[in-house]
Amino acid sequence: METFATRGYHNASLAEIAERSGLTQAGVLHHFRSKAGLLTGVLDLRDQSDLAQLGEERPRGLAFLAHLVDTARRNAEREGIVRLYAVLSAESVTSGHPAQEYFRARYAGLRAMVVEAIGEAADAGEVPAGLDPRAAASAVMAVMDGLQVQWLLAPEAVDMAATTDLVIGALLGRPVPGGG
Amino acid sequence: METFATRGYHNASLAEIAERSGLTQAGVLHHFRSKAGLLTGVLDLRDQSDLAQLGEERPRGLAFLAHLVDTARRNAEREGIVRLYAVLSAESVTSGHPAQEYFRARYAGLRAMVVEAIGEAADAGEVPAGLDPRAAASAVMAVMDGLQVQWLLAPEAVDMAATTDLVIGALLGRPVPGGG
DNA sequence: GTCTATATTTGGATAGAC
DNA sequence: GTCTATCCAAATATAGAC
Repeated sequence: METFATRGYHNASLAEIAERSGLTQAGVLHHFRSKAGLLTGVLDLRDQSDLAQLGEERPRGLAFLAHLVDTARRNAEREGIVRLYAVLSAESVTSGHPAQEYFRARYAGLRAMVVEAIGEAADAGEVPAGLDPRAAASAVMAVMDGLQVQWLLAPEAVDMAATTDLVIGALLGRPVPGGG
Repeated sequence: METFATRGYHNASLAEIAERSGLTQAGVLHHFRSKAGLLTGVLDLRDQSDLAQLGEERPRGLAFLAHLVDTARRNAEREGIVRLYAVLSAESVTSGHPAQEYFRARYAGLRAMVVEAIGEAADAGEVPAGLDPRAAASAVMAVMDGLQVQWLLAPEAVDMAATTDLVIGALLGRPVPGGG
């Protein structure tokens, strides 16, 4: 994980991964049939410990959106994870990238969850009437992703949690804090 | 540009770039002292034809934010450019990446421009009183960047211009279209 | 300014011993 | 399950002819 996060997929070498694992390069390839297989293994492992694992027991409605802000807050303490996903998700759009299908599915699944949560909030009358749930869902996800890149390049210039909260609040028509 | 956009920096090869340029690999390196030099050359060239070139003659206040929406709209017709920046900006956060300083400066400059535009709009009374200009600026940039990755992976699932407009409008307190 | 030729390094992957 | 040894391909970069 750390090597893919720090180097990206293509610039990561099995030699470095092996060294950090206390193995030889051949030893690593005994457990994964290829470098691409290792990457998907890393991504599958990661999946077991975060958002995608929420599944059917996720918070509902506004609580889910609040959970996204919490995730952004926790992410500020987990630079490695943030870097891994920020680098690999963008790299995955290059031709023939082994994680392309993974991220396509991840975004589709995540978008569906956010759309559903917004729909739940709308049913409870907590969302402006004309809001397009799909556009809003894409927007929330995009803000979180985009903030990560900015934050990785200049951590002191960006507050991921506060900014995510600002956008979600604005989309929901929440009055600006301290403002009119 | 096309090769770096399609492959990313590390996975792009001078051989491919040379072939697409009608040169040999040595011929390419006659004009650029290294692969890294070629990348910065591409980025500098690109800069002459878009946002960063706006400089002091940019639109002011809300007109600048409207210009960002226009940029998102035009980007939907320029997949190559979108891919180039989406891939390289994220890749640039990896250690030792040759475009890291370029993107750090680009984001800082862009953020300053958006902050200024929001300040102008605020002076004109067109912005909610409590809005944090720096957070809002980061948010707008982040939305645009994040949407690009989603759009590259699933173009039919994302409307970059409409979603950018949605977020800007929400931050400015504009009523939702068709809504209450 | 472009080429051929080549140096040099590094990459992923495989075979087979232990 | 881990190793050594090796293969083969590809990479960037340089030297020097034309």
